[in-house]
Amino acid sequence: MHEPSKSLDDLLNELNPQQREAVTAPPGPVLVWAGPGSGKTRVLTYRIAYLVLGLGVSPWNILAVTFTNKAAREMKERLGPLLGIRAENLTVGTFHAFCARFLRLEHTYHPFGQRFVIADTEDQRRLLKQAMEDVEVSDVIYPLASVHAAISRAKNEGIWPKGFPTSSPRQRTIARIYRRYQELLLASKAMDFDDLLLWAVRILEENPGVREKWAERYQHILVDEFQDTNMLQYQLARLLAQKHRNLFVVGDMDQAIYSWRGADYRNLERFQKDFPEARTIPLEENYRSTQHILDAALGVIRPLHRRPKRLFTRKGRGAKVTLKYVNNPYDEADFVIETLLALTRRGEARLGDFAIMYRTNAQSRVLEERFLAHRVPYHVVGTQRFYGRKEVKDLLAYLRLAYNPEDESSLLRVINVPPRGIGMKTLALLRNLARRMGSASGLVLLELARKPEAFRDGLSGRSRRVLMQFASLLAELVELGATLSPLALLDWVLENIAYRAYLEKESRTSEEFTQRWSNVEELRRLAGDYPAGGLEAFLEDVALVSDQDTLGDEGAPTLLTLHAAKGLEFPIVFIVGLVEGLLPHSRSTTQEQVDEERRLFYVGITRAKERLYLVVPESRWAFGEWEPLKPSRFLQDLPVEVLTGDVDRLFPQAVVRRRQRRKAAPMRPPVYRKGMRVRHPRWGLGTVVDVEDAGGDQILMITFTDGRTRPFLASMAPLEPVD
DNA sequence: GCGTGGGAGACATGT
DNA sequence: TCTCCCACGC
Repeated sequence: MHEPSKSLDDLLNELNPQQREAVTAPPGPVLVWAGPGSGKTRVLTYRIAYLVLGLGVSPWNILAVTFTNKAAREMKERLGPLLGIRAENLTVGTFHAFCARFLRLEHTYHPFGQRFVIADTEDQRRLLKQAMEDVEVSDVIYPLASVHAAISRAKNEGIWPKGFPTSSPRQRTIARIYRRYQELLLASKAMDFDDLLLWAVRILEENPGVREKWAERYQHILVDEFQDTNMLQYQLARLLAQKHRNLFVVGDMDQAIYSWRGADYRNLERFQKDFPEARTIPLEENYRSTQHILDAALGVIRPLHRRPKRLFTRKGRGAKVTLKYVNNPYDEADFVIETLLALTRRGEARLGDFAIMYRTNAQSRVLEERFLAHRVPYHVVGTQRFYGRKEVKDLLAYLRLAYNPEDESSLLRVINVPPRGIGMKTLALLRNLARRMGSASGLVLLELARKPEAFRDGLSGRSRRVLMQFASLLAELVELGATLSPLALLDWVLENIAYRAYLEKESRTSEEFTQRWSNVEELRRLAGDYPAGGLEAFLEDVALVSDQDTLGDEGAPTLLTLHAAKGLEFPIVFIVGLVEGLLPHSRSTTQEQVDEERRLFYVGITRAKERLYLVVPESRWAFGEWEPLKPSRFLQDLPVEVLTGDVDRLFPQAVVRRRQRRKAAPMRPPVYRKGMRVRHPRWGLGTVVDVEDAGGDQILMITFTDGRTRPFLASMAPLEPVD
């Protein structure tokens, strides 16, 4: 237990004028435009410290929403020394984690009960598949992924099954699947990621008493990565902040890279409309990168802007950005590894200083292969690497069943793992029984364990015997789950299902077994962090882990996707696979999607502090032949003067001369001014009545022919000037 | 009635 | 490379 070590004045003196303005802004809505590396986290942290130490706000009344659990943990750690013991009363977490907690506390307002589980992607797919079978829709005509996307999109827009559009046959079909999917989730006492938000918002909207209670609790709300919030997340923040109006949001539209997951840039417009008195503060000094890196980044997003984004650094020009052409992904990996080894040998860097970023997870394979071949350690960021393993999922399914035996997904997953003679036939028997009793399979089994004689008619012979065996295991599991710590429970499971022997038998090689068993040990280590009674917390944390939460191993190079790199920084960054088809990805076809890919590149570049390497493979082995690749179009927008390496490959001399005359890629016109006439695809003709500059962008107020005035962000809104 | 093995297809990003 | 599905054998 420590007391604050710094005074408030000490803290404020550590800030630049823009940061200080944001941190000390009077209560009320605040919008901070934070360029990359501009000290955003520091501003959020110090803002909280300022609220507590400067304005006397109780930490109990503060809610800070971060993008990942890791960010939440770091924020709390940073606030510890500033606020002392009081930091523990803060609420810091992701939207999803907050909603899960909210929904457990307010369980009387929804039908899932207090002990609902969170459906992971696999559960969702499984239930969706079941739903499609139930309503007799073929997954050939309606691919699972597209149905899933449609339902998720609807949920993120706040649309329930009964509000789902029905104007086309396709929509009517998806509406039926959606309805059935929700029924199956409810029957499993499971919520998917979107449901957490959907239900939280619904409860707050429909119950003034609940809303009042929570709004009174959270008098100050701070939201990080505001550009990547979806509509429901914004609604949640708005509902909680409506009363006290102390909503402090931080974001950077140039780092908006999650629209495919429902993130909605219009939240900015919604914010401006709902909180017209909001103060806007840009953070323009970059403390992370050298000028060359920053110029490369600014060049890449220049075409997205009407006027240059302002970002500067005092770190000096630094090394030029290295552009490297290689034959193929193998040479690419070797280039990365050889460069990184050379720098480490010369003592210019340590292995932990490097990050290698790519567009798709599949690209990590060749890299890993070469790292292994060179015997260089590395670390891959991503939940699937660990939480996607069969052994981890199996064991977690047992723990989930202990917590909630109604969890059908988990039951189906482990009822025959290890094999205990329960196949399709026996399973169908059990599920029919459950359907007839209007109960979950797990509950039927518990009943069977308690009163075997009650099932004399429905079950017999072999099926009865094997189900009885599993039922008594389940009964014991549920009983122990209530008292044991997650680790003790996990060990009980391992012991009782002889999982080690099973894994040994399943593994084809002893190396494979060693690897898989080490995953089990890792899971034990994670479970060990939770006390008796901590099963709920453990399962919830595991369900909501983000890729970044799997960061670690600071002594080795980090391999990660560009998406996972958001919010991180590394002294030396390699971005590989900079070719058409990968970046922008071939599936990104519309202008908006390509713009998002461009921002993704920008995010990657701005992670680098000292050095940046951009690597272009010229071919790859695909579908049984070598496929020639074209350099990413985004490379064309790099300022030639910040580049070194294979620059002549990218810019033949003629182009260089032309570029030098022109200096840089053109920006996307126009710059908006008051009085300009514009057209919007939805609202029609309008007039710009107000323009506010915001971090290289413009916030426009536009009055349309319907007489309404609406706010827009110039770079994001689909506006067209009209002569 | 259940387990296993082989073949086919898939791979965007992720809470 | 991994996963899913189907067919076949015990």
